[in-house]
Amino acid sequence: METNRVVKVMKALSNKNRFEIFMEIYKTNKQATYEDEECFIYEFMMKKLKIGAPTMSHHLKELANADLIVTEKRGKNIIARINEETVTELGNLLRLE
Amino acid sequence: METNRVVKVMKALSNKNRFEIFMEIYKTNKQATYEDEECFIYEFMMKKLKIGAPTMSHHLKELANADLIVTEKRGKNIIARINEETVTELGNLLRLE
DNA sequence: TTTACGTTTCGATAATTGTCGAATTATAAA
DNA sequence: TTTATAATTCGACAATTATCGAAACGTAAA
Repeated sequence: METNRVVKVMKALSNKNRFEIFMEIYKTNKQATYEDEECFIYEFMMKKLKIGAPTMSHHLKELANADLIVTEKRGKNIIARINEETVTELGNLLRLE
Repeated sequence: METNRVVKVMKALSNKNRFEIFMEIYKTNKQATYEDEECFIYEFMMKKLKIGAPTMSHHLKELANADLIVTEKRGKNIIARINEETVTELGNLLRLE
């Protein structure tokens, strides 16, 4: 993975709220979609984190922009899933042979 | 690894110059010290990165503070080595089973 | 014990980033 | 087709961070 890309991914995970969003997405779905909990992501923000909808939107965009997650609009809601490829790539990089 | 700690590590690696310093330390020594190239770290900065000594000092402190490297004063110079433990821990975390 | 050099600290500044409220867009339900 | 709700965009602001020059510090060599 090229330097600029690694740094971008690290930056995406270097904010606590964003990291928690990422982990929540991971916990709630392992490569699957939210299915019956489609609204989840934004609900999560309202409950656990103290951030508003615009901030949430911003964070999701950053995570998606770093290819850490993939988002999709389903009806009025957003569903998200982890992009395992990026996570694996990053994991390999840290396994500094 | 606890959330605040992960985020701190990510933050330490989320700046390009700092990441390159980290990688250079890794490349030049794998758990060993700089030995005959003790001045290396700061020389590296002068050559490859376009940053001054104060900035370099700051970056090294951040990396050390995140437990990603260990620094040691040897004479007038600073030697650094990777803290494999942290790197491994982070690698494991990304291996989101 | 001076001097020279590598490193750090300090204070300042510019750039980046996290956050918000208000307005806008998109979609689904009434 | 109006209305309600979910999400995004926009503009602004506060907080954080990367960087520097100048000054201070520590150590080794002269």
